[in-house]
Amino acid sequence: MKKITSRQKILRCAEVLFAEKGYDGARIDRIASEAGVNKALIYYYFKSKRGVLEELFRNFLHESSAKMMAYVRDGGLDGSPSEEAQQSIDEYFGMFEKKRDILRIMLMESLKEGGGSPALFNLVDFSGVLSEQEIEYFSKESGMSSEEMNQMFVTEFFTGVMPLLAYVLLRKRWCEHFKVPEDKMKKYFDRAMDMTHHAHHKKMGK
Amino acid sequence: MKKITSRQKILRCAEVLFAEKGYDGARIDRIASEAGVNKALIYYYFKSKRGVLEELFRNFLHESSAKMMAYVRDGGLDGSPSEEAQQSIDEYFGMFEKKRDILRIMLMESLKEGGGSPALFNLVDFSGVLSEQEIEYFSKESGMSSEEMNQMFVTEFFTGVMPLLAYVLLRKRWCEHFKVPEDKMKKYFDRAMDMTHHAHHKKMGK
Amino acid sequence: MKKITSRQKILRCAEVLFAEKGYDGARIDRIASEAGVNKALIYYYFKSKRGVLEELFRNFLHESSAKMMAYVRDGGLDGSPSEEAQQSIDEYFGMFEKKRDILRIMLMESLKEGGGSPALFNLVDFSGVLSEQEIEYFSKESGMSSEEMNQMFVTEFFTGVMPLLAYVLLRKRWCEHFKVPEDKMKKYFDRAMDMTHHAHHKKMGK
Amino acid sequence: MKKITSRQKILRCAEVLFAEKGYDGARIDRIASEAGVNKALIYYYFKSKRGVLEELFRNFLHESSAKMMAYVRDGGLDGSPSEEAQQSIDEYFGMFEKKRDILRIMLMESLKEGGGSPALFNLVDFSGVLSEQEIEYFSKESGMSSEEMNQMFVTEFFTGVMPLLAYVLLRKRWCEHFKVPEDKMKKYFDRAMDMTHHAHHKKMGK
DNA sequence: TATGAATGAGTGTTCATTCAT
DNA sequence: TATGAATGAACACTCATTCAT
Repeated sequence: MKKITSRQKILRCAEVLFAEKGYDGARIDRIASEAGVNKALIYYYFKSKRGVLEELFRNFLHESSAKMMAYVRDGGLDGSPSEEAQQSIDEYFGMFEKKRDILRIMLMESLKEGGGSPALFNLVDFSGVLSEQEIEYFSKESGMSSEEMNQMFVTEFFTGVMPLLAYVLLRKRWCEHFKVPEDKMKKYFDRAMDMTHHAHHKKMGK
Repeated sequence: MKKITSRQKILRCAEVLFAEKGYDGARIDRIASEAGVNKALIYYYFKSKRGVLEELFRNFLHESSAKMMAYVRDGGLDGSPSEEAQQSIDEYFGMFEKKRDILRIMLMESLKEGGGSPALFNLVDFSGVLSEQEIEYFSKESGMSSEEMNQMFVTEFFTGVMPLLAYVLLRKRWCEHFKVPEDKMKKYFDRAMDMTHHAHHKKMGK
Repeated sequence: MKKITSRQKILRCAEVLFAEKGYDGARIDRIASEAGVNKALIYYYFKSKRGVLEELFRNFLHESSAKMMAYVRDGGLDGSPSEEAQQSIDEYFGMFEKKRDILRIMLMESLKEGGGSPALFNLVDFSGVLSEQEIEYFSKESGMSSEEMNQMFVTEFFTGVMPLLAYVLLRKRWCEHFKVPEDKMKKYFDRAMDMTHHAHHKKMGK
Repeated sequence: MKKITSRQKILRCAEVLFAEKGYDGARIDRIASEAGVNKALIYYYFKSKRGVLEELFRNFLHESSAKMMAYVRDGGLDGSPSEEAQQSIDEYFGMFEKKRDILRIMLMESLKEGGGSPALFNLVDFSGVLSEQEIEYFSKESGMSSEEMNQMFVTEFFTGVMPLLAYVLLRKRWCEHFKVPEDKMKKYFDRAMDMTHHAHHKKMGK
């Protein structure tokens, strides 16, 4: 029933093409024709190719930070997570599947040595999301020192988020390369995480 | 004393620029001027832009697979690793630092949805490195089923290699973003790995 | 009290922008946003970009030819000019200051080698303004042959109008370049005209 | 015998087209095809469209300032000019005919309100051409105060150079508009200058 | 009278690649 | 082994103009 606007079509096609070829490898002409709109319309809505990318990032971070905020507010970080918190975190990680394309683009762009601080970091950093008071409140509540918080960020990002991201982004090609069916692959990966990252969490929980 | 040939200069500069801007974002002109050689010379040595990339990958995989082979042959995978095996694996992971630029490029290229099987997978896959006989010999020796080997590959790649890769490639920007000194960051990361991936290995070793 | 219509705002902004960047250098988008109206409205009032220019020229020539006509009719060209004629000519040249922007545009367009007869010539040409009878009457009255009239046109245009035009259009930048205050510059220019063009007129007047 | 290089062909065609349509109105595509070279070659030699224009200006000012310098050094400005000085000034003004196209472009660009100090002023300004010592020497020799020199510049530029420039640039269209043959037109213009600017010079010479 | 959305045809510019020497 | 000149095809982006409302 809802009419899909040209603007939305452009964003959707850009997302797909940036994910497929990388930002530099994707062509505006292609995005336009794929979206079935005139090339100039892209420049009417977004000011430049980069502008499209930034809008894509902006939209994603809006959504993802809302989800992360919900998790934190549901008490996801203090001691044993409540049921709501569990649901929040599930939604959060569910996003990794649903928003695979943008995550792919974000990771690719983050890997370039040139640019500014990668948008990717926002996946674990709630300092840009919560207010200072909230952070202070949270760190008091959980009784974590600054050191401990830094350690937590690093552990979550590098041994939790990154493996999951890699799995989501490379799974398909892994299965083709090693001739493993996708369901088996999922089992392997889940076990791998259980034995490493999740094992650590359980230990801490006790 | 060793004369650095134009060919080597081109490869070195290409490596740096591909890492900085990504393959598509890097320009042949720039590589040439950075290397102090004529643009056409690049086409004399390598047949195309992609040719340069492939040479870079080829060289890296040559070296890395040699290191991995050494590890396997030193018995790195059977039971408790010997001292030689330990040294081999250290050298192997040392490469992650030294060859950061190429790994960066490989990861970026691997993330594109379009292309063929990512060169990146070769980091854990010795099926391209060892002969069939050798693999069979090894799998018999270690008593691993095909399932177990697949599980091992997945675990090593996603919870061992990927975090390390991410750490090596994003560390600098992480430190800037979160205002953490590099040495502290190293401590956090080592602990994170100890608590997750390495903890798992120790458990298995017993 | 007088309401400035959108139409007038468009014309005024077009005038300023054409003067600033030249006709080709100015952009319809810019004119619209500067005038605070929708781009399409420009096409509603004037049929095209050129249409705006032509309206601007039309308006100017209307006014300027009226002034020139008044001068001629007040007897400005026969022998010693009356007081009314003097006032007419003062008003005429006063226009050079007030309508600087359009004159600038007209001169720029006139300089292109491609186009038709420059609107600029109308500044001295009353053949487009007076009827044939009037011209004949005037030329009889003043006793000038066709040759003499041509000579007069040339003299007036190239040594009277053009220097004044140049002064009006380049004065500001001349003062900046040569670091001369504007009032001094005016003195220099007035003297220059007195010593050359006006000296000639006085001699003829006697 | 001399081979006309692609570079020269580009410059020549750019000159013609800029003069015909104005800088903004001229198209790089057209320049390339007119010059019989590939469009990209223009960017190989000059970095941009503007770069072509600037090269054109640079070359002209080089030549014109050399001529003006010769005139001044031959004593063209002190008292009654020598024969060499006369020849120098003839060459200088001869340039107005030969280099009409560039002068046309320079004037058009100078008329835009936006840009920096018009290159056009260099036609009378030798402060960019002679060294400070030379200027001081000259001003002492000729016994002119700074005021007098400023007056001279203004007089020369606005009542000498500008009319000549206008004549050279508008003559053709004037003749068409007023239906005057070119040779008659020349006579009219020469007389106009004799009666105004040159009359002033003769008076001063005495 | 006014506008937001849309477009065709270009516009300057870039790029990987080739060629003659 | 090395280079300056040259190119075709594309590239991101722009612009005057139109259309539906």
